[in-house]
Amino acid sequence: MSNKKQLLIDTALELFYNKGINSIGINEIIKTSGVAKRTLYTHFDSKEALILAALKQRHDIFMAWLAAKLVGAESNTEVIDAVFAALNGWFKGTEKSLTDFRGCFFINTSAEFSDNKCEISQYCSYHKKQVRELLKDHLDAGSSNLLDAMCIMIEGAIITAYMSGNSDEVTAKSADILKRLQVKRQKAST
Amino acid sequence: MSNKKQLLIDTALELFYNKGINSIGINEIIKTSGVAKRTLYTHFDSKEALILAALKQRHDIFMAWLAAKLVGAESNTEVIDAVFAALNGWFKGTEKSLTDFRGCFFINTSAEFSDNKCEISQYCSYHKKQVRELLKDHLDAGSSNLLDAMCIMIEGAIITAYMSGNSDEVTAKSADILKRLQVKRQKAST
DNA sequence: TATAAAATAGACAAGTCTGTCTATTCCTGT
DNA sequence: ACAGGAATAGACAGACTTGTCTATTTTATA
Repeated sequence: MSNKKQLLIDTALELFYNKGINSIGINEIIKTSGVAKRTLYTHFDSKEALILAALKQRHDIFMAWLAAKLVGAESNTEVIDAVFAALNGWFKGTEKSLTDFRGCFFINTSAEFSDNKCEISQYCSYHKKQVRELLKDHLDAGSSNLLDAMCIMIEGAIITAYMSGNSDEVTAKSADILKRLQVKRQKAST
Repeated sequence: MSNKKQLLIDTALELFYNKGINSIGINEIIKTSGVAKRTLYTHFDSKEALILAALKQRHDIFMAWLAAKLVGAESNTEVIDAVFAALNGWFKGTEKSLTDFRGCFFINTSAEFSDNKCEISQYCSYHKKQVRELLKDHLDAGSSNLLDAMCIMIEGAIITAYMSGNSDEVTAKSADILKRLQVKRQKAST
């Protein structure tokens, strides 16, 4: 991939994530990146193509980040702790690879594109499915209820942290709730 | 309040909620409502003022709807059931006063306005706080952990239902999780 | 060193946006 | 009946949008 193409994707992701896709025009992206408009349209057919490339880039970064956080988490409880400790770092802006927290790029983008059949919205849903798959691979077999609960809690934690701003409390409580379920479900299944 | 002013608010809310605020221009609102542009600017100083009026209208409708759903719910368990049965109706589009489900207007709007100090973002946070207060009033005294958990689960359920589309499953699981906590906490506090 | 690909600046088209303005008509209360 | 406020249609300003185009320069490779 060309240097310029990657620079455009990086710039677009940063601006789109921080300011919202509809608030950022092509002209701002080329001005910030210092790349000529003609070059942008050589590499991308349209703004939509650039948006999709930025979403993919964020997806790759996010998945790599989350996968790294899950290394070594071998029990359900360890996964819960690892996930919400990681989220807390994200919310507080201390996770360098994710940059400053401005909510979930995929949730935000879904909110901006109302047609949920369009490729952009579909990609946002795809991202959420992939996160779920990654978590599933780290939980004990047969933990589907915990997986469902964890996915719901993660979305709730992201929104609550973004709109209320109390990261520590939200992540601690979310992890606590899931661990309580975990204990109960182990008892019940015995 | 003038007929026209209310008509403008109703039209703006419908269009903003369904298509996103940045995707809807003033011209579309006046065309849909059949109101002259001059009239709009007589009643509202700017598009932002109209957005705030639409947010307030949605807030009032939503709070009245939720409050009605909570009438008669006197135990924590009844509140949990009432809330998630109500959410399920919302997600499925059977709650007439809320119109077809397109996610939470306040979450979506927060996603579109990146400056979280601006009046619009502040109002979205305010809405979430008010929902929390309403729920608090219906839960038993001293249920603050349940209240926190419920608020997180509600946000998670909204996002999950919107992005994945499986309303029944999400609401059933969310309610189930909270009820399990409830049982546990009652035991612990005895 | 020659050649082809890549990138450049920026004018331009055609459309959108918010908000202002004029000039006219409608409606309501006294 | 009449005055004053409310609403009307729509032109207009000025700024912005995405995307195209030309003409030139840089860069990399053979």
